[in-house]
Amino acid sequence: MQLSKQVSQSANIQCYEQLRDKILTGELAGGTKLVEERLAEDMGVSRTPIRESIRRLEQEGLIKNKRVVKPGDEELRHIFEVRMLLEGFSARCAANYLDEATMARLQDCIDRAFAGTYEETMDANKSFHDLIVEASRNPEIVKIIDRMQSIVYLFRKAVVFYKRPMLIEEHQHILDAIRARDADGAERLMKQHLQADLDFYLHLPREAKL
Amino acid sequence: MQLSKQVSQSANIQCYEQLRDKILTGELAGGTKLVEERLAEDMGVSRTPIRESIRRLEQEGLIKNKRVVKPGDEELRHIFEVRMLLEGFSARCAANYLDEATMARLQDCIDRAFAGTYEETMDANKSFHDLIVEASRNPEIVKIIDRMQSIVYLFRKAVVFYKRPMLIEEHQHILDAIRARDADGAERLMKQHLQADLDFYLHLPREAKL
DNA sequence: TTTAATAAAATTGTATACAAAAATGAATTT
DNA sequence: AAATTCATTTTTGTATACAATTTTATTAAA
Repeated sequence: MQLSKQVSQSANIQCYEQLRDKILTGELAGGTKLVEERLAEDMGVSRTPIRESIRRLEQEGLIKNKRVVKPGDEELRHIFEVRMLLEGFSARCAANYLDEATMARLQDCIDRAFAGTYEETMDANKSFHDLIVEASRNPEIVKIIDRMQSIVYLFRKAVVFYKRPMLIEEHQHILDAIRARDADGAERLMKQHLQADLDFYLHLPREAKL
Repeated sequence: MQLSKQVSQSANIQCYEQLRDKILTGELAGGTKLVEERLAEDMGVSRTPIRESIRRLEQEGLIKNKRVVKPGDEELRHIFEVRMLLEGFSARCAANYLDEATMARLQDCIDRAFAGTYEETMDANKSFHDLIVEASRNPEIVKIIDRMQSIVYLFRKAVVFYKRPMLIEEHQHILDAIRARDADGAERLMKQHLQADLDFYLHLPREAKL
């Protein structure tokens, strides 16, 4: 039995994560043209794992024909339309099926979001949504939401940083509806919540976006 | 997505299409383990374009850790849950916004499905759904549906081949609701239609599936 | 100055070689 | 026989070389 943790995963995955993070943190600004050879040199690997990373990030919508995507308002609107449908449905499922233990974990996300630092709040909010999506018990839905996660992350950062009012309270309302087994309410509140998120972001001054 | 498209330029895309078609036609049966080198030799290319094709087909759910996926009933149920949400929404949008010209094209799909051969009917039915999905005017939704297309194709083949009753009539009902600008009706009918498709398939004898 | 044509450079696509890892199978022990 | 070890083979991951293509720069013509 081996006790040592695998420190170095495959170059492939390392490149993917590194590249993704560079985009998410803004180190690679929107519009930047990605050149495989250059990235390979930067990360000390060959072009092969870089290519696969780029392909994957293209799938996720973070790269579009070799350029870092800076999602515009239109694209965000489209993504949120999908989120409202899928996460709304998931909230409904949660109200119908969710066990007490998971509800407690949802409450914990809310509490941590209230109490924590900026990063902790972002984390807790993400976990809240993830738990509800998983409540759909539909791996296809989980996969789709997961693919959009990178772009949503960029978005969430701005929304938390500029402290949208009532964000965490809305999470509480959703959980309350789930606890009350109010499926219609849970779905409606989740959709409203996402709509409010989007509206808040869209009204941010241009320089605050992404 | 259609089988045996016109010959494409890059080996990459050619491999992808060839491989996908081999899976869809059953030439590569579900469960088959795909070995890059062997496929490369078969298709007369190197492993490089093969790898990229496999990665893409993994994204589409047609390959899962190097094996051809034979989607089971559970997976189909999950996919149809997503389709009901997204295509239901699209039908709603169509009822709200769709122009006369596109409605005429939808009618044409229905007429062609009634009159045509087995292949023509499949094509027409696919076009009907595609047109409605596009009516959502949401590229994200189009992309998601498109990714699931390969698996849905396998499915559709069985449903048309075993002549599900009322299938085309249901398309007509949906179009009627769209024409009447009845958004709720259009969404409801679309969801029912997809549910009926799924139910029909799930009740097929085992040897008829896929 | 603008446009067209084309050469040069940069970049991506593909093939191939080699290394790492995983799977297979035979020999050994229990 | 079942499990364990270890060597062998197969398969995948990565690097590198080269070909094809695209982009950019340059020059010549309008």
